[in-house]
Amino acid sequence: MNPRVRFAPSPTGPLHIGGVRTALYNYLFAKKNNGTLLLRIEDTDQTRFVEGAEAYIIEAFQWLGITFDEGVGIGGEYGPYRQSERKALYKPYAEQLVRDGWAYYAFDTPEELDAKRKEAESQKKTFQYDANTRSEMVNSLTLPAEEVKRRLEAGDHFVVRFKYPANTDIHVQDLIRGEVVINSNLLDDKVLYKSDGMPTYHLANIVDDHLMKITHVIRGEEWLPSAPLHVMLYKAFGWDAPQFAHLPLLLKPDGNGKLSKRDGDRLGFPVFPLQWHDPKSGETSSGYRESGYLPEAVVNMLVLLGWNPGNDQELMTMNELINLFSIDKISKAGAKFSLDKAKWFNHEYILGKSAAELHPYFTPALEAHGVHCSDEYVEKVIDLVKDRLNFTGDFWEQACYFFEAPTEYDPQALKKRWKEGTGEKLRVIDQMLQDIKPFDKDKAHDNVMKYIQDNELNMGQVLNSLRIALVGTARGPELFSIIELMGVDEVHRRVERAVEVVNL
RNA sequence: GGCGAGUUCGUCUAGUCGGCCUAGGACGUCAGGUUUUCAUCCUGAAGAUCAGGAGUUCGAAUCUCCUACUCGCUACCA
Repeated sequence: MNPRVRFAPSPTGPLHIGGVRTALYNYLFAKKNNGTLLLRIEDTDQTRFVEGAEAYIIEAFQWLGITFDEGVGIGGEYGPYRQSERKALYKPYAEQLVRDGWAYYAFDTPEELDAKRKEAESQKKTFQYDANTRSEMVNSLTLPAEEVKRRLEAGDHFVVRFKYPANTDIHVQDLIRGEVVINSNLLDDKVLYKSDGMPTYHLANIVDDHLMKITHVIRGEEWLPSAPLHVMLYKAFGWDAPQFAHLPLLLKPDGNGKLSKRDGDRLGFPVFPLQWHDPKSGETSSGYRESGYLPEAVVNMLVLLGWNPGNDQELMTMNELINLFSIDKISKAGAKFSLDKAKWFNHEYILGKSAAELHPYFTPALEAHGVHCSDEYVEKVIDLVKDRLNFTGDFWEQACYFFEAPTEYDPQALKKRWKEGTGEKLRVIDQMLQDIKPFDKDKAHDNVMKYIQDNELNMGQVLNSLRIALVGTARGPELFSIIELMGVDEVHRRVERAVEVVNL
């Protein structure tokens, strides 16, 4: 049977990069095994719904090249794929569990529960709604049947809680961690169905995974503690449970905590795939796309945080990843995100792209500076500067002088490279360049070298002063390539201006 | 507090059933080389007594036990 997996985010904000990795692993697993990946939106918490989050999630995956076979925005025969639209479907399942003795109605108010917890806390204990305490609470196990019926009919607020069997070892088979065992006495009676008529994650998740015929649940480690509940729910319903794989967490670069939105702001790297404007707070969080990352680089960087192909290969295309992916190569320990490594991946992917492929990434910067040059010229510039780029946003800084003459000259460079008589020498060289018709890069190089040698000049001084005149700084690609691309007319203008301005 | 999971260079990791590990690779760092310059690139180096301890064994990063630390969960959130 071909596997069916899902990615099931909650639309409570932008998609966290850890969630992206979870989705990526699901995607690779599905593709590798000829399976199906579906996107389900788990919006059962009406209070945390955030406008635009769902559209953001879909756009982010589009950008990353992670595609879904079924789900929100695509459709499929197991829809709807938004849990809020499946609301009516869950209640009968909750009732079924109550009928079968696997769950019960509880009428305790949040205030009462709070008071219980506070009371326990004051005695340095913790209150847990479980096999020991449920007999003292207000629920269908303690109330007479008529009273329960009366309350339900009167429309009293209630929740449905799972009723763990007493003192039972629950075994969870995890594809990554092996067998995890926990005794039911330690677990509390989780709410399955809320008083607002919505299921909690636990109920909705199990019901939907079953109805959608999910075969493998690949999700974050933060779900491991509730896996026993899920296993028990499958048992209670009499359904076959899917296989579980709990992924290691993505950790912050410093310290050991879970990577959070705040860490990104604090350490200067994105935690989200795309930029996000929070509609409520008005805050903006940076995204990988807007920070100049290539989606292939983000995917490649992310996939290696917790998985490896079993050899030394680090640069892999999506197709290679699909071929190489396997759950048993996923590591158990959390991985720290590294900005340096992310930067390196991006650099590698920029290097691997042609000028024509890179061009669209730089169009916004060119337009912002009012540049109108031929595609051919721009792409020649790209070829010359692309190995100096870590992010697509570095382009303008590295290439601006190809489009605009420098208006200022780096004082440090001038101090070192611009001496008495430099202007005159540059004028001589400029004239030599003008005289080469048609212009020939190699010839220009040879002539200038000859001039330097014949006059016993310092090569570094001469060439760097020319560079400063053309570029504005003592940096950049090979000088004669710059001259060739820029054209001797432009060289002439820049030399004249530099000689004038600097000699003042 | 309770429960669960994790623990190999600064970081990501290799290390399938104990011997080929005097622990390999990558990023980063440092040093050389290339470059008229900067960046790239190339070469090399430093860097983990495999969390600690005890045991099993001829032999353990790899098996067992104990300890420590870290993280996660502990909501009518997911």
